[in-house]
Amino acid sequence: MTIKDIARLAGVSVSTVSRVLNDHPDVSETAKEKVMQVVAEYNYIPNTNARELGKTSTDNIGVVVRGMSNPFYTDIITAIGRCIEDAGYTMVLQQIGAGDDEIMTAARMERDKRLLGLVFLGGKLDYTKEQMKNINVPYVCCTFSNEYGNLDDKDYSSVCIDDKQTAYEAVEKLFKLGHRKIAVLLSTIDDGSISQLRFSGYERALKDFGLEVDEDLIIEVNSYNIANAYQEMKKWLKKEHECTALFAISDNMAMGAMKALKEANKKVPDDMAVIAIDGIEASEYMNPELSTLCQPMEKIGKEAGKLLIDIIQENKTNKHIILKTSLRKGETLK
Amino acid sequence: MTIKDIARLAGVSVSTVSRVLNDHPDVSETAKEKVMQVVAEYNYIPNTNARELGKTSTDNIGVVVRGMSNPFYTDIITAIGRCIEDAGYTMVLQQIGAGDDEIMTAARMERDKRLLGLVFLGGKLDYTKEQMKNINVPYVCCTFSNEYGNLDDKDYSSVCIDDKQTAYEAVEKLFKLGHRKIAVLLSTIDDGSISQLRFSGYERALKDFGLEVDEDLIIEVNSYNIANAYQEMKKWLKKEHECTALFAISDNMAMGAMKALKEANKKVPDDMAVIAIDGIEASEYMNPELSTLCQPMEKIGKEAGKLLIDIIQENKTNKHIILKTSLRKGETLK
DNA sequence: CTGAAAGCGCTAACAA
DNA sequence: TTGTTAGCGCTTTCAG
Repeated sequence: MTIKDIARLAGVSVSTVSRVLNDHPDVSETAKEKVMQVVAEYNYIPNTNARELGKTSTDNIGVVVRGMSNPFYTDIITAIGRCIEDAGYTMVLQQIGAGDDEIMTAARMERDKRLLGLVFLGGKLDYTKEQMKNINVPYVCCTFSNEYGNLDDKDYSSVCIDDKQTAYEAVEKLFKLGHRKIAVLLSTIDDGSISQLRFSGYERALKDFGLEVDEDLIIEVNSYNIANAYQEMKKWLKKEHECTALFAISDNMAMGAMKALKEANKKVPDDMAVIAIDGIEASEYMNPELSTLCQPMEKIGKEAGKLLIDIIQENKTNKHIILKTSLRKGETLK
Repeated sequence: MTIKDIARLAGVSVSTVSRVLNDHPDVSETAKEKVMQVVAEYNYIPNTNARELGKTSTDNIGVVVRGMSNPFYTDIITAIGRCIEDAGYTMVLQQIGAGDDEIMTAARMERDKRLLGLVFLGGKLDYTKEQMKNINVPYVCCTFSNEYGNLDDKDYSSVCIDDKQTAYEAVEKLFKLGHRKIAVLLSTIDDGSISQLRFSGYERALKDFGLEVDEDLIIEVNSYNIANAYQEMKKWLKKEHECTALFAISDNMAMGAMKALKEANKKVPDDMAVIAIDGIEASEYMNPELSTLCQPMEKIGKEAGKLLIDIIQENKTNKHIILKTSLRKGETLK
């Protein structure tokens, strides 16, 4: 069943069918009705590929999300989506798995969907100029920036929190509460990802407060996985450590850690205070409720969308927006 | 940059370029190298639409997942994916939001991607023959079946747990532990979804055990949302109810409920035992750890994949597989 | 092993 | 308001 068949069955030309299907104004009511009826009768569905191929222009904006099914991103995506639709554009969402390359995915989308712009959600921090040659439309990095890459600031946009600073504030919070032996739970110290960024905030804070960075208090998980965080924490707890507080670089990892703490009979926050960064919904339902520095999800999405649309529409220049986090008090601090 | 440009730059014909790009065997090493080099030099990326349009056959199997970023499905998807790839097919994954129509999405995919088969993950329970006329390839429903629709069993396949029976077992477990006043936390009693199915298991169990179905013990949330479950539970707890146990139809809802219980100073499991169904990772990290009847995620995915491939390859008939759940002991039972 | 050319199903000038 | 037709960028016969 192709557009030709529909045209024949409706007794009109393919262009008329195309016009009806695309809501063009210059079609008579009679023609429209006839076509619609045939379309309905035969359950005709136009072929997207052919459509996309034939088109000369679109109003598509792509969103590439790294990390399939990461509840962390849902609110951000929703906000971006609303922003894009409100401005009259269409959001083309693509979620990719841990193993996939977001740049190549985006590059392909850009060509296939004739994108006007792109937003990368949760990508890597080390994009290079070389890589980005594949992307020829404006793009904004959302929840991350190019900390470990070599892009020129003027060549891309970003919306994110200040990860180093936020980590610093988390540690500061613990310090002010009287903690002097503060452990850190992270993915990898120097993997060039958010983990490294947040760790460096931890390091700087300790130094500023006159504390030593104690290797025994660095718990490396080598993943952001909750189960792995639990296991590594469990392992770490087997040895005795002089330590009263834990800074987990993400809510998710904190959740794993808290289970390990519970099993080791360490009371939170009495035996061990815990603070994290992110503010995902699940951590709000922990017992005790996790104290964490929340990313302003909705605002991140909104700003990213707005920024990109500004650039697309008015040819504005790239910008780098840094948003503030807010402390969710929770019950893991003392 | 099109295939023509590459052909010209490499000094060969477009068909040779196409052959190289698609790993056809009948190309000389020299030609291959030349093409590859030009492709690399210009960062050429073939247009998917044109590709898909031109192709006469594919090895694509579609997977439509309802519920963006539902961590519940990740393991299932992984298992399906492995199954499909191992059999030499390609998985085409499409996640859709709550508002989208999975049948239309699938129908479009079927045509666009020339699918050989489809798996629906987490869809609705009321597909009709009329609707399914849009789907012309074999498909298997994963984690749900056609309980409230009118499909012929022989026209589709399914892999899921027995929701009624599982709910029955959950209640039975509570009953055997001595509970006689058992509340149920659900989405909507009769929304034609999993919630209704599980509720009917609850009802039947109560009847079998000689207990009354007490309207005061039915907590309707009208969504599967954790925050809403929390709120409704909170509301419900404001009134005094003679009740010692809660059956939540999903882990997620149980998590919301447990926070409400905690805030109402109801100790779990002493004041209120809790059991749920699903077995998602997060509920394992609750405190106390949620007792729940786990769906065999990986097995569900594996069976679904295997089933579909059997049908595609050997023209086998449709089948309906019912998998058993397993109790995760947890700490919310007493 | 290679190239020419005919589609794939649609959109979009251009003419009528 | 409508129809004709030339692409869109690729794959795939079919010759050579």
